[in-house]
Amino acid sequence: MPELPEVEIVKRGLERLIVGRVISDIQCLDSPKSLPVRQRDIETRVQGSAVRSVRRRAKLLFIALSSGYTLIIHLKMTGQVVYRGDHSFGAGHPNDSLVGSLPDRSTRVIITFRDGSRLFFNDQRKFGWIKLYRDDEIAQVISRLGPEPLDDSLAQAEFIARMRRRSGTTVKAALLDQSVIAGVGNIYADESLWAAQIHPRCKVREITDEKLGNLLNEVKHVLELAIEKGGSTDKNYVDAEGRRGSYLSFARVFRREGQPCMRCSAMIMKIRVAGRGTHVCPSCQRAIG
DNA sequence: CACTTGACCTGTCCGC
DNA sequence: TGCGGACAGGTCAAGT
Repeated sequence: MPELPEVEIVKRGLERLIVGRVISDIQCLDSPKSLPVRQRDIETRVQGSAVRSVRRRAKLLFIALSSGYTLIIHLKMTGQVVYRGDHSFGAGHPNDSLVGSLPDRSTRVIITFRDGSRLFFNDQRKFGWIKLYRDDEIAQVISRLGPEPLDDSLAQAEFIARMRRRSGTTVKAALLDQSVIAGVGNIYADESLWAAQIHPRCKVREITDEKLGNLLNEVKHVLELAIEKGGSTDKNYVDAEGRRGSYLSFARVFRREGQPCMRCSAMIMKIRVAGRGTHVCPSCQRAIG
């Protein structure tokens, strides 16, 4: 579930909470996937190094260390990265928090800082991961990603050209393709397509340049609104302090099947497109763009 | 090659 | 109440 807005919120929180702190220990509690076997010596490589910066690219989180290494985190569907300072263990966390005392049974990795505060990586479904890379390996990791949708330097023409590379597939599959545009997932794909009045099953080749250009604008608007609302929390997602996001109460199609369309009052339907549950207004999102 | 489907996991919900 | 199965969705390997 964490898509671009959720990862961006976590990044902003971590930037404020952990930059400058020195790592004293990193523990992997379970799941070799969270810390791959080839990185068994990860502890010696991060111990004693300071957090230099926290960045985001697509749905990836980068924690750059003073040692010349960077921890890269992917939250996949149910990942959480939650920081707890000295005085917030156990009960007594903020009342809008979704997580209780930590570690809990979904905790996979604990990073302890020299000042005693800790960073918890939780992941109920174990799809997410944390890996340590040398700084000079990072370019390779992100080499296949498309442009950031919120980057002002992304021209409409480039977005259209990239979408056209997937002209034979559905517009929803193209939007979800991280090499076309980076950071859009299932929730914001549905929301953006509703806003642009494009049916998710529409083939890219059937859509005019004008409609595709408009789609990029709607992707930007949706992502910006989602960031403003702290992201979407369905079951698991929380920010770096354990707080939920509120975007879903502003969503216009996602999880609104059976309810009236906010634009034309027709009933929102749930269908399957690109192998995903997909929410659409069959009346005002026409099949042909 | 272009595109689609299944696997990876676990918690939850629904029907019998 | 218990149990099997479907479902949730990001990504990549495998299949068509």
